[in-house]
Amino acid sequence: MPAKTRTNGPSRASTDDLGPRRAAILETVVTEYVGTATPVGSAYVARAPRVNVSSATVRADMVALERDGYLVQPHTSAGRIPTDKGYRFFVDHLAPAGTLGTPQRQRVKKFFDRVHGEMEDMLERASTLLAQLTPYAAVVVSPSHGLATLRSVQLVSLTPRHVLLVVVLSDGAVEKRTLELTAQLSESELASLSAGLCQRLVGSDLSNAPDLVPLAAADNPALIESVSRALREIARAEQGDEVYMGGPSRLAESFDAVETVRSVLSILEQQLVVVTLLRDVLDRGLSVAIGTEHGYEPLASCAVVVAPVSAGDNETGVVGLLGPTRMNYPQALAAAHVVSSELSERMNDALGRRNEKQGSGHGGH
Amino acid sequence: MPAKTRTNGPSRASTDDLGPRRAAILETVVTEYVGTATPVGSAYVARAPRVNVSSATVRADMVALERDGYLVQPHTSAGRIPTDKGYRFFVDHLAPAGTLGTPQRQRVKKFFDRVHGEMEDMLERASTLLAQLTPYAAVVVSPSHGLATLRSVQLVSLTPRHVLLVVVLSDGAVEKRTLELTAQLSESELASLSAGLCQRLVGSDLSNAPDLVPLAAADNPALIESVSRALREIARAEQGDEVYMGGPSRLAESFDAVETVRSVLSILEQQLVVVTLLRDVLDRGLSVAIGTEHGYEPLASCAVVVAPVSAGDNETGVVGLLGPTRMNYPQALAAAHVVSSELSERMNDALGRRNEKQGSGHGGH
DNA sequence: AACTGGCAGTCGGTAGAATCAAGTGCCAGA
DNA sequence: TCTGGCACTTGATTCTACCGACTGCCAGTT
Repeated sequence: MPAKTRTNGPSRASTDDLGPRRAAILETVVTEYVGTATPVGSAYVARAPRVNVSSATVRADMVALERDGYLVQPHTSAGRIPTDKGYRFFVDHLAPAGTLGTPQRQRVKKFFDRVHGEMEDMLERASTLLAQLTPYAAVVVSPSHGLATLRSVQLVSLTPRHVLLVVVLSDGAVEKRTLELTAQLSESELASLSAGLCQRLVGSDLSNAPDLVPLAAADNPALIESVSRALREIARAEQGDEVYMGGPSRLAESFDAVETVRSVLSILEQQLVVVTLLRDVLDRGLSVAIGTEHGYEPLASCAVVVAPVSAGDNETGVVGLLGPTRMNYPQALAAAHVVSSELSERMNDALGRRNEKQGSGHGGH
Repeated sequence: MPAKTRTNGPSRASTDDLGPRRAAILETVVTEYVGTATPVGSAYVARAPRVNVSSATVRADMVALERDGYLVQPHTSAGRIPTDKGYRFFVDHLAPAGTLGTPQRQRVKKFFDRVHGEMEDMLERASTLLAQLTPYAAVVVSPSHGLATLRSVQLVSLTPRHVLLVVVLSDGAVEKRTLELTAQLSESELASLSAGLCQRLVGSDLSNAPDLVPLAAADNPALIESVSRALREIARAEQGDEVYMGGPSRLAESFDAVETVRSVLSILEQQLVVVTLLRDVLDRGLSVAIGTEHGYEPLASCAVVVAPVSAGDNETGVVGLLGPTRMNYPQALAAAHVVSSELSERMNDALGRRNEKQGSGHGGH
């Protein structure tokens, strides 16, 4: 029973404006090309169960698909390969609901059953996990601490001439700065100073706290000044996101030109670029950016899959996968989504609980 | 009947037992091959100023050098390339005192003039610097905190059900663990507990401190127990070295087989392996390990250059460079040494001062 | 004895021709 | 509208011949 032409009704909602057969042809080309990296010919496509026509008909459709920009031939008399537009149509309309294989699913489960320890550690290891789930490079960007408030400010003497400023934020992040002393300070002086700072600063927002400091009560304006400076610096640093990279070596599997590998790797080393790119894609509401869609020239031969990690409040992190445009999108999407949602969950019940269901005591908003 | 041509006088102390001319030939072959990656022929060597003989004579010496294992021919009628043994002789006896080019020298100076902030940050950025000074991948391993004592132990409330344990070590390192509470705890209870822990633990060695804890004075044995467990965990974690990697993409320049690139990169991702390797090389008193010398099969086509970073006490860190055996050893050695000694210096006067010259006030130790 | 110039010989690399195979576009016919 | 058939295009592959870069050897020179 052939799933005939358009007259037969919308046999797939996914066909949009290509017609069901051309969509099926495109799908076949994409999946095959992703698997083999070899241009796909009409004969192979005709053999596919979903396409029940002869190779000649497939050829006719292929010229149409090529005319419309979904496919290209590397050269006359080779098979077709998808264009960026072709991949785009595939992910938008054809990609099967991504399901991870069961072994991989188990791996994820095992991983998240066993995670323990601090968030940084979890993110770091999650990036490795993600790279193992797919043959692509994985990136995990931690949520920024935008709305965090100060939970503790402490001065610890290190040497007679150095003290360490240790700051704890409400989301569990800890920052430190070494401060140099001009004059010696006794332990008790330090302790009272520490306590004073704590009392004054705890609970306030990191970003505007520093302004309050300079009006010092006690004895050591120089130290107060450097604490203030350090706090400002920390506030700035905490804006910046931490980046964890997993399995960049996987990229060497995807590209065969060593020059491409090198250039992509060197881009990955510039963390700022990567973060900006991922955030940008996410902000545009996409979960996939293919080829030039992300607008970053040097990565035109790459595709990016992203998924948000939401940590209770509205500041979100990102998990991303970077591979060639010839990427297994269903697999990548599935992996990214599983990891991102698991991460979100862990992060929420690690410390976000107060904002959510529980709402114990503190009303606020 | 080997031709002991030493009659010519010991024109170079560096010739050891090869004779001055053969040494010069080997040197020429190494430097040329490192630069061009192309087998070096007798004609080229004969043209070198240090070798004042005809190409025929060079050829004769080359057969000897090949017989003794310093050179090989990729195939008959190609030029020669050095063996690992050849490189070894080169670095042991022939390598010119490594001098960085002045632009690079300035870069180092600028870098270390401007460093600020915490040690982790400095090491991280130093690894990038090192990778920029050479075309090889750089690795920086931080000194382990073996002898550090506790300087501060603090509990900070995070949510009604979570507290954060923050530990400061005498070398400025800060560690944290999130602890889950079974029963709620007031701020003041926390504060007194915190103070109690501090008083009991500060000054003691991290590694044997945990045993002391369980005998709790106050009210919350469960919490005390989890603090104790966390401290043990931290003690374990602090043994492990942190690794910073710079410019792994540089490796893609060195090897032309993409498969080699991939395998080397994937090894670099296993930080433990890398650290072990570097530490091992350093422990054997070497500063260079070529090819199979380091005994790690998968990196047989690579060479490693290491230099110690000594941080006051006897626990040392490592800086290392990883490249192909066809490596510019003088350059790599110079770069590694400059960076390692600069790092040592910074780390010493950042906090090691008390052990060294100054010894201010506090006698004892 | 140590070195040199000359020369025959050995291979790898490259250019060109011939062949192969994959795959297309088109067309006449169902 | 689809299909089978067919001529055609074109990148890969193989083969051959050839060139060039070396070497190893040897007879001659210093």
